[in-house]
Amino acid sequence: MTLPTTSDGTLPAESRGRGRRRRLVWTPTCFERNPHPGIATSERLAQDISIPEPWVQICFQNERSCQLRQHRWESRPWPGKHGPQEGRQKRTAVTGSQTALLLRAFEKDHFPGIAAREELARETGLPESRIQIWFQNRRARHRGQASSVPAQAGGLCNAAPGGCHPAP
DNA sequence: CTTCTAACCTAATCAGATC
DNA sequence: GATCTGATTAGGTTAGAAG
Repeated sequence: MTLPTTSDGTLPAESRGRGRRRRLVWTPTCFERNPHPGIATSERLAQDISIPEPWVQICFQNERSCQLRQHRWESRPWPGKHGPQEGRQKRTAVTGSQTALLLRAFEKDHFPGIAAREELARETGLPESRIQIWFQNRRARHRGQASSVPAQAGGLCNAAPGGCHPAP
């Protein structure tokens, strides 16, 4: 497995457009023997290839998705989660002041882009990946409650087959 | 323009902390 | 034990880079 790079060779810094992280190019793959790496493995991998740990998680997420789909097409059983599970990420204790900050940001924008998340990470002292999880959980639990959810965020409800790999 | 896939999303679920 | 909430997963969409 090798280092991810952007097309121009620079590390992804700022998002563009709606605020996504700059795309990396993974070569060739980060999917190793264990499709469900624990936090320890993720961190070690991240360190080995000098990238943030959340990117490793995203890479594995996508890879699992693709592999699973392929297994379905080929009518092969997907091994799934077998064997001893590695430890999870330790539960982050979010303090009252951090929650207040996040809540204020959530009221302003339910879908903060990478720039906003990084700013929040700086302000709260929490990792950007935890901020993202916080917003995900917040949206999930306050959907319906909040009357004015911005109509946005990747048209989710229009489920359609598709995705990474085409049928074999 | 088309294809590929990293980045992102939801929904469901698991699990630690607190009461 | 119930509740709250952070973490993880499966499975989907979006958008940027490469061909």
